[in-house]
Amino acid sequence: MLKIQTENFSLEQIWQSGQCFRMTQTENGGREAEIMYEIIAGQRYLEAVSSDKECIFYCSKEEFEGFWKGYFDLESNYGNYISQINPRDAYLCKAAQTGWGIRILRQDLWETIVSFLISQQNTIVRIRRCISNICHQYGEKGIGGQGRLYYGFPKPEVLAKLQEDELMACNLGYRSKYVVRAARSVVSGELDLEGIKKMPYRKAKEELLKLFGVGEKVADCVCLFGLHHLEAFPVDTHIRQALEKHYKKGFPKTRYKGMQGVMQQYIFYYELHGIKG
DNA sequence: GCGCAGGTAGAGT
DNA sequence: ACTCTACCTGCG
Repeated sequence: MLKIQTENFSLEQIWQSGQCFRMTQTENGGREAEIMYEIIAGQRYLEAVSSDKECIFYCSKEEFEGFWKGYFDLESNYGNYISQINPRDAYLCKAAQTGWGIRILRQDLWETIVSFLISQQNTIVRIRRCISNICHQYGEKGIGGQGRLYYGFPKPEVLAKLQEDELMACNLGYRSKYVVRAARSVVSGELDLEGIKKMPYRKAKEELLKLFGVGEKVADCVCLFGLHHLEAFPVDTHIRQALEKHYKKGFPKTRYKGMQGVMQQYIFYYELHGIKG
């Protein structure tokens, strides 16, 4: 096990920020102040317990250094991002202050594509359930820390074999065909995941937009959460409303060049979970 | 019962 | 280039 400083890292906020749908949150029996998390990334599994003071990762130092540290983007100093916020922008200051522990995770590209294909016209609760369903149905089994059984994320090869409407059984609704077709694109080589990882933001987004079911918003989410292009600024209904209310002249993307995605997450989180007056 | 939820494709001006 | 609508499904 391993202790993480929680002055600028919050699993709770990351969980609520809705960028990862494979974290589960549970109460910790008798201890009220502690919350347990299970995090599955690709085929990896992690248990963590967080309280006000600290966060404990139940993994070896090697696993932490080799994977989770990068996954949670713990090498980056988010204080640097926050310190660049225009002090006269009271709204963004408040949003960043509220989301002090958010990080842009470095999630698996394929997993992110599927997750955000499913996210459209959907609720976060239902997205979680959809992803859980397809993982239980088509993912590989693994054994976690204390012998806990878990399911990895289904590989493109597995999903590509399905009928286009077959994932409706996992409650994906009309998004079923989007996911199956995306899987086929990967298997056929039409969509080169490894190639996309090496591309700059613009080019990567352009490639992703070729997928059936991927539009501006989903492409930007994939760029931000699956490729760590921090200049991606996904605009959804919540962000649109916030922009209309607080940035009538448009969001100052130039000022936050190369880190607009981080600001987007602060705004998104604040709109959904912040206490607004 | 109706409208909406981290949108997008396709058809119509 | 824009605007309009259908779309699975579950929850208020």
